[in-house]
Amino acid sequence: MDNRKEKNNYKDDLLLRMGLNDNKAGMEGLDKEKINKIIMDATKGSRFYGNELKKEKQVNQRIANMMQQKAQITNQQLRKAQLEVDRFAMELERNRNLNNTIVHVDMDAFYAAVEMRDNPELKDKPIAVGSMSMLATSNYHARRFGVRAALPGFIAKRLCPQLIIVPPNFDKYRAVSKEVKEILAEYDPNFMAVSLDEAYLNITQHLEERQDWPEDKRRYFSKTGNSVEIGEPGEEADKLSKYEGSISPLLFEDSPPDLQPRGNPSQLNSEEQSNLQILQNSVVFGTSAEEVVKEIRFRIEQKTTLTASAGIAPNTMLAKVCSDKNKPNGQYQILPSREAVMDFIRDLPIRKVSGIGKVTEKMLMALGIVTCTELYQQRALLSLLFSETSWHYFLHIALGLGSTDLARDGERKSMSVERTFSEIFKTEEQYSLCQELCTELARDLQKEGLKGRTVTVKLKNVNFEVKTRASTVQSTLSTAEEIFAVAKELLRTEINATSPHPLRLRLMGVRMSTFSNEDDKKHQQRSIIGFLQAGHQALSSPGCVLDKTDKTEFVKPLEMSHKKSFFDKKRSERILSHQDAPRCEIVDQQAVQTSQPFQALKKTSESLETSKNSNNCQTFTCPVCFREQEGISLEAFNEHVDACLDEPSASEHSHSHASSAAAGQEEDAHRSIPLCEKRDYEDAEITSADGVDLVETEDNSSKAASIDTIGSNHSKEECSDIPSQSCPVSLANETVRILSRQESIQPCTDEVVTGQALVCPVCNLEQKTSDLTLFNVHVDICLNKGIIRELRNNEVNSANQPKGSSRSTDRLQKAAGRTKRPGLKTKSSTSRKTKAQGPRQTLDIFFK
DNA sequence: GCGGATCAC
DNA sequence: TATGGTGATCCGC
Repeated sequence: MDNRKEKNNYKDDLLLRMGLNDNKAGMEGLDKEKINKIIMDATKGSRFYGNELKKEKQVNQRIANMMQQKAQITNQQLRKAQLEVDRFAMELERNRNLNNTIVHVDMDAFYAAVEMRDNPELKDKPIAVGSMSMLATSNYHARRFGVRAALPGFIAKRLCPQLIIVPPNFDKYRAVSKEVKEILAEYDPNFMAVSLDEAYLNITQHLEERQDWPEDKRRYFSKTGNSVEIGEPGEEADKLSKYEGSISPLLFEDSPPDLQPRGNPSQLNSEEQSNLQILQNSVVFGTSAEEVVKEIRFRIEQKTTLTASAGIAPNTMLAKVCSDKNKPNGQYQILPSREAVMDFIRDLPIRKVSGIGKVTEKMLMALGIVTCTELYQQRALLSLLFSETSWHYFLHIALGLGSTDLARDGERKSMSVERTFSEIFKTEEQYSLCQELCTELARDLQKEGLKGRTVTVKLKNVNFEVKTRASTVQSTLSTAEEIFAVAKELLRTEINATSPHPLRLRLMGVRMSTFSNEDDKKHQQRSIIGFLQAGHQALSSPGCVLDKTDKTEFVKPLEMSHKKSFFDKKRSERILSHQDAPRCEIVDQQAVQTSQPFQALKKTSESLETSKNSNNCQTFTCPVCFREQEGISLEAFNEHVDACLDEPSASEHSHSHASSAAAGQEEDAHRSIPLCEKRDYEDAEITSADGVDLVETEDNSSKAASIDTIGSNHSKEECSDIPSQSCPVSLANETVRILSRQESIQPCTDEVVTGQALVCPVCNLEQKTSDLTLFNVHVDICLNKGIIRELRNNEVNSANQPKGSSRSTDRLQKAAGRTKRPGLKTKSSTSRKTKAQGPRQTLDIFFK
């Protein structure tokens, strides 16, 4: 939190053998080697460590790929790149802006400092805030033992047995943070808070105004008497010094002397001597930027009893680096001249720059780049090896450029909830956990009045392997039920994918994104209409991919079908509210693509529907494998369909999906199954990170191909084996029938009749809800899950292939071995550059 | 739009 | 015993 670099050092040192450990090992502390040994002993052999190794191998492979690319660059290419890059650099130089004074304020060891302040017992003791599992931060005393943020508490305890671990009190930190922000706002009402303990200010305007301020407006009074540690009364000049040295928690004994707050005017430079006057208990600050920042830090300490560090520079990038320079309780300024900036940049390790993380550092180091100077020297090469976004960013850093205006908080783009727990492998528990997370998320969303369309489920297995699965639906979601309806299916898919082995989870998360703006909100209920529209379109051009223009057509109300649907039945039972009936709107883009799969599903729908009422166990036809499923319950059938969709080959034993847990205790049996246990990291099959990746890729593509192949078989079967039912004529009937359903549900919008239920026209299963929005969500899921997959297959096989089919095409090609994996792409194989991934963070700030 | 990665705090 | 949670962005599909 308060220091990212600290956080990463332990891993850097241990796993990457890089990054200088700047831990000042004092007499009471441990030296670097001891620290590393203890950490390594504690971490070695763990699943966590195994995953770290695996990730490291992946990074190494990336680097190897990059080096291979580098080897193929010709001098001519390099010269050409040099010209292009330098042209861009000149442009940047021309626009260099040194007119702003940006300040980065960073509270020292914030959480730990708050805890120490509020509990005198903790003074002089090594403490950390967090838990046995994870530390958020530590005080400087503890840091001497190598106890840092992001270190697990139990390892920290081995480093420093006397360490006191305090659980976090975020409410308290928020309150303190608010106090600090009140001060900051006086210097820049538009300041940008990065977190509870960090903020950027643009004090340019304040500085201008301040030049005319009388001393009284720059005078502040020290609190006295409220702290026993102030010490004996001495001359006034010492008062501030002693005060400042004693009122705050002891963070660091050897703070840079030149930047310690001081009361002796003889030590000050001329400006400070003329401006900083200590009269009685007051202090007057000057009008320079440095004085302003001292004033800010002084006021923060007066108000909160906590110290802050700060950096002053012409842009945010530099200010951030500066604030780290004299931490804790210090400040540093880069004067606003190009020379001062370049002097500062010259030997600056790139890792110090916000946005250059562990991986980027390692990649650049492989190119011989450690400092900003080297970064500049290699600019042409970088432009050939990295994406434009990345090398532009690098060039900014190399020139000491950064953002000068502080971006206002934009609109939120996502919201999520996730939780780590001890292993959960029982599916029922996984579902109920998922539901809880959805409930929490819904609560948070509603607090901000947000509705979104994309639900992402995040899963981390006990080997720390992370997977995300997302689904975007047509309707906007906000309630727990709506979100869970989507999340549940995503989770189900993953559970089925690894079946019969259980998912052995250690973390689950749910995220919402694609938030709707006002315009979208009126389209919230169009999901089912889209589906129905698809039927209509199919009527006019069966088997064909529809042109986009068709989307603007409207469904005409059609007369009732003679067939008895759930909706028909309900219609007679219900008291329907006619207000705000959904209009026939734009066709659901996804559902409208082709009619073939629709036919395929339809047969099932009908058989399901007709058989549904009589008995629990019936004979169903699976729309995926087209085998008759005899004498099974709806639920079992549903599971079968899911299994077919997710893993076609598994359809025969789909009943085993339900059973789960106990079997999964043997671990080494299914290494290559996603999110299943992979205990043995040294296994020859997965010697390199790339190997791991390759296994997955092949797995996916062959799976995709299987689906596609099966899908295409469906199409054939439909036309040959399946009689009249699925032919266009019948389709027309079906369309009529479904359109009639639409008519019948039209009046049923937000008004719900409790205790009633709806039947999904896709899966034909009764939904345990009477909420139409929620019901629509379900329909979306069914559409996405069942139809769309088959649609893709159809696109590939269609002569009339639309643009959007690249995904399926790619998958087929991959399966056939015709496409190379991007990471392995050689230069000769492609005309376009394969860019190494670069930093993607904070670019917005830099380019603002 | 999806999924994996990277990064920050 | 035990290695976090939230949000953003980028890249290649």
